Amino acid sequence: MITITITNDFDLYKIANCGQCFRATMVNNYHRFITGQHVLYIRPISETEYEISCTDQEWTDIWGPYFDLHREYSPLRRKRKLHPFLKEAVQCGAGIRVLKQEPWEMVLTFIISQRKSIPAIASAIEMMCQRWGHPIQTPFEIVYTFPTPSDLADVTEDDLRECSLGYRAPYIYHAIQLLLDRPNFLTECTTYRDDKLDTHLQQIKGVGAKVANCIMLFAYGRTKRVPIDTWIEKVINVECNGINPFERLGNAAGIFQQYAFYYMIHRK
DNA sequence: CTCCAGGGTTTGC
DNA sequence: GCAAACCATGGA
Repeated sequence: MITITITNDFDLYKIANCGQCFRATMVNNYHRFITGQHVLYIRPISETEYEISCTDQEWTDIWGPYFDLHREYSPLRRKRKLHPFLKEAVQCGAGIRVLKQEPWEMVLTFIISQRKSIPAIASAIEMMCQRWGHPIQTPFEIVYTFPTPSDLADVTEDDLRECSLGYRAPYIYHAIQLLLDRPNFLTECTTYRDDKLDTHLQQIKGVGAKVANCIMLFAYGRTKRVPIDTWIEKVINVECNGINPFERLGNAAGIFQQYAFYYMIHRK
């Protein structure tokens, strides 16, 4: 274990529980995050100091980008002329970071997410990881990687249904076959403009406007994008009188969306 | 038992 | 083009 200093916005509970990642959890009083082949255990030891389980190198190369640490969030939070509801949301959600996660994981995760509760999403993903991912031995436990398209090459729709995927099983199956057929599908589009990337991603069955926006925001760093789910719908229609408060926010829109989502599911 | 969950696709007008 | 119907499953 080594110690690092983070002076940016950085609240591990909020990062792990704002509906953007579904495999983060607490283990032995550490927050645990997984990305690709990497597992991180991390806990705060002071206002700005954190104990981490990885090397300095891995922190810089993998986890810094993952936690979007190059970006300053506090100037965004102090942005003027915010809608009153967003001011409340920011106050509540300060410390959130929009993670940069694996595109393939985001594709499957948010196809699965449709009409499922957050615990149900996490449960289905964990079943897939334990069944088709690869084990990693850590000091505390065995963690399973998120299965790649190759890991899933021989999986049938019926196999998928056993992970509580229901009617989404054909969507997942199609996405697997698409990636096996076109392995570059999720890398060839990294330089596309937002609207073109949107169209590109919606070629995947089960990926519509909302899921495509989630993939763009959470995997490709497209922070102009605002996924509109049932909660953000309520923000617009109930809290903001039908006027979308995010559209005016440019590159910060997606980040404010995340503050709003966290506020909606945590208040009361 | 009923209702709903970070929606998308298909169908009917 | 648009709204409604339909989709599996788990949890409250």
